[in-house]
Amino acid sequence: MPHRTNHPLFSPAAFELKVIRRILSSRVVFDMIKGQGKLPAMDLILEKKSVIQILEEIAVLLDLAGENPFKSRAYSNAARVLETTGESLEELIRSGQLGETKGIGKALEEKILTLAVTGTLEYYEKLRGQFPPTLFDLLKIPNLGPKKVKTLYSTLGIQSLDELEKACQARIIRALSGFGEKTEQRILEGIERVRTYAARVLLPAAESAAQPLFESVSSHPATLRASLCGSLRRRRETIKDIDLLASSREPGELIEAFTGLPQVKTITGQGSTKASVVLENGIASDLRVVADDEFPFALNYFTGSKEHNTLMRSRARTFGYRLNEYALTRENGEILSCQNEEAIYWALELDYIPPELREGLHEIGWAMNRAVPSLIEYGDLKGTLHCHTRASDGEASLEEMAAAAGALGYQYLGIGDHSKAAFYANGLDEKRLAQQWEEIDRYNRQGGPVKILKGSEVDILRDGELDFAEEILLECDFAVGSVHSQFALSEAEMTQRLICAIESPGITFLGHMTGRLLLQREPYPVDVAKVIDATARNGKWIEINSNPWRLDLDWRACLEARDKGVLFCINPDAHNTAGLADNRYGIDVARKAGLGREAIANTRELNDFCQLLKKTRPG
DNA sequence: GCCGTTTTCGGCCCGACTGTTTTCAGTCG
Ligand SMILES: Nc1nc2c(ncn2[C@H]2C[C@H](O)[C@@H](COP(=O)(O)OP(=O)(O)OP(=O)(O)O)O2)c(=O)[nH]1
Ligand SMILES: [Mg+2]
Ligand SMILES: [Mg+2]
Ligand SMILES: [Zn+2]
Repeated sequence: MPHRTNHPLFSPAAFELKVIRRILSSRVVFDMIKGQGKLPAMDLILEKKSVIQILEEIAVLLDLAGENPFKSRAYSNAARVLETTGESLEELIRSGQLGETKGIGKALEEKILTLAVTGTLEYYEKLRGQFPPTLFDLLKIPNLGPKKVKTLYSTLGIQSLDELEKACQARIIRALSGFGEKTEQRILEGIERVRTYAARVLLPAAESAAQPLFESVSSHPATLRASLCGSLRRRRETIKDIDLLASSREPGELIEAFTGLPQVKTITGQGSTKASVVLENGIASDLRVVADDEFPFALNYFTGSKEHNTLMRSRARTFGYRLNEYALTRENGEILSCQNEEAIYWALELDYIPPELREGLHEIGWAMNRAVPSLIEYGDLKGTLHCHTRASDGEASLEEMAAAAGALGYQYLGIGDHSKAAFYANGLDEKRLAQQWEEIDRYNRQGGPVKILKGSEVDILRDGELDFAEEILLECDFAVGSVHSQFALSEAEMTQRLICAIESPGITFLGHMTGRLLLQREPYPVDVAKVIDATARNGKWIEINSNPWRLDLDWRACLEARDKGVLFCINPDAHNTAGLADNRYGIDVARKAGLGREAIANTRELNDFCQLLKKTRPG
């Protein structure tokens, strides 16, 4: 166990009695402390991410063990709640909020606490001992759930994909009760799929694959209405499959046409109301078909999320109703007719909830209290910052970028090329930056479609110092501080590094605050809540980086930052003219975070925007 | 394991498709 005698959280002086009692209530920690006879120096051994992972793992292990599914759900739910909480685990524990959090009761509070402080949990270790970790790979195979995996393991000792594949080929799976010849075949196909294709794709990739499918379905003569649903309609950052809904008088005909589309490689399921396929590009797609008067209910169901649906259906129950994808029904069988989705929410005494907010987080509470935020819309942006040109690693000239921004209807465009430390990106030194300013001055004097604002994406060095002197940054209209190297710091170091940067007078906001690359690279360890607090204290902004690989700051964290009075700025981080259009994904993020026009700085007209920029500077 | 406009026990969303089944469990949406 690492020793850190002067850690602020665990130095005895800083300990509130309440906190000590909370920690002592944990059995393992209690024994440990008793054994030492005094309060030991402690640090949180597990970071939040690891605790979340373990909770999710416990949920799966409980399923495998055949435990009460609601218990498993409680663990999944707790993991989800922790994940969407912006506050650090340390702060949750210190403030005593952990046990107060909805979905975390006495038992889970104690388990989380024990995990965080000791790095281990007997309950977890015992469960884990029952099943080899490779069983988790088997669960990724379509149509293989906990029951079947457990059977395979306990009767045949099958632990891995390879072993399962061999067993299928040897035709010994079919001997098990509940398994047969077709199951063997399906498993083999499933293994192939898991090995070949990614489980999720980025939003834009799903969007472009969805477009032609949607066209085909909606233009089919048997189709009355059609919509994209699921995570695509909710504008999630990554997508598992393309969910399509249609209404029709001839569902069979439409489903047949869908499965026969040229993009379809394999049909993984087909019935009288829906079909599932895998496309040539490896992306899966589900089509659901209902009668036209059922369309609003089906749209609501198929848009989800699952968690939102569960909450909606529970709420319907409290009115004595039953809600499914076909109708809203009273106990006596009477049907409450709804012409559109809005009417469903109203029937449940809720305000309408836009799809982006339907994640089963706070939205039902907001809708009950008439407090659903009004969201920023596509077209609300009046300009944008943080764009690159050929001067560093961009592909377009200043003029080309400006023309493209003008074509989007923008009034201003902020150039933030890399600084000299980013040598791999041809970062600008002081001299080249000055040359770029001259070029910008010339452009602005001549007058183009947009006003170009002078900026820099200045590297944040290891210690939080910046790659340009403060005077230079203050001469810019804005400055983005970004981490592009030295990712492998501790959470405390990285947090301090970012706070140091955001406290610099010249910095406007941090670029892509957590450094994640979706489906590719985890964020570097950083206490986002602390950085956001520092951002608020210093009157700075938060960047919503619209690059689809980044979408950073994440919408969940933006949602948490909503009440802290911080302004956001949606920027494309564009490296070519086409990249400017990525701001639409940044707007998706803002909408998912419940942000309105007023919270986004670059919804302001040029003059107001420049005034706001000045306010991020001292004096 | 959580939780309370039915409150501290007894619920926890509801339905489609598949394969193996002789009436339904498992998985998925
Ligand atoms: N009522 C109910 N609806 C569900 C359940 N599972 C899924 N749905 C609905 C809501 C989902 O948004 C919709 C599509 O399911 P998907 O599995 O495709 O999930 P979704 O699109 O939300 O996310 P993903 O595909 O993973 O990116 O079906 C469930 O267990 N109960
Ligand atoms: Mg989906
Ligand atoms: Mg789906
Ligand atoms: Zn960058």
